[in-house]
Amino acid sequence: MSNIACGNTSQHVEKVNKVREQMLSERDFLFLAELFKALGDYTRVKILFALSVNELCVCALAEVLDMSPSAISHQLRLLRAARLVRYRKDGKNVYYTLDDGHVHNLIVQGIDHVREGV
Amino acid sequence: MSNIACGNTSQHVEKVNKVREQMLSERDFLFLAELFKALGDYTRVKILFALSVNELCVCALAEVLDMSPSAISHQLRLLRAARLVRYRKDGKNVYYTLDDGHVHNLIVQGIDHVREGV
DNA sequence: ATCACATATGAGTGGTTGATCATGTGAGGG
DNA sequence: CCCTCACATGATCAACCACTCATATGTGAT
Repeated sequence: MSNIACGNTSQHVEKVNKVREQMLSERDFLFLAELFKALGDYTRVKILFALSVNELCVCALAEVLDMSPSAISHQLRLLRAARLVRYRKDGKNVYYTLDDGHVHNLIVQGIDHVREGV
Repeated sequence: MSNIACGNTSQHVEKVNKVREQMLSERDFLFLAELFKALGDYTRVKILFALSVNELCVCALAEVLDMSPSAISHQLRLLRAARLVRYRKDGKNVYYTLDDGHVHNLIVQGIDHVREGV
């Protein structure tokens, strides 16, 4: 298991084992990373914030962000895959909303952190 | 400006303007994206979770994650830049902790979201 | 001083990603 | 029907990223 550790004092080993026990599964960490990765992009975070204000169709999002509908659509695809948004079709339009309250909370919490920075 | 919108109904324009008014500054969105980007990596989210359990030195993190100290150090550099961790030097070792409660809250909230996913 | 160890960092590299462009699909209107 | 509009998607490409390897710094023990 490659236990070449710094010092290898008993205190060190104890701490490492304590932390190891509490670690989540690989699967959980992967999902967690995917979630934050989906949030971790200038365009996508703007999309999500916009959707937290109001349900919007693709072209409205394109207008708000001043980007091409294609670029927006590509990002929405990722956000759908990460289950961060839902959509509803109405005629030619597709309206997107946030998937649930958690997403909004994450964004709000993120804003708090950013605002607090120094 | 490029106002070639879908339909251009008054309702559409109204919604777009309403959302536009509420949008944050470019700077805020950039910081927000940077924050989530820092969280959005398998290795880094594991590091942060481990630190939420206990203060740890670099080599202890390397052990817990079963990765090279160099790789860990590189990621810690990013986490420091994103103000997600603090460090304290003690002799040859450098001990890292989470920067504040917000980070832990974000992770917990993320876990909630992941666990709830259908 | 010298050496080992803990950590940091620069260069290099394969893999990932976010935009553009071109094209496809499908609903409505004339 | 055909055409337009809203949206989705595949291909492409430059930019970015996370690791490895080699090297640097700085501390403590001998």
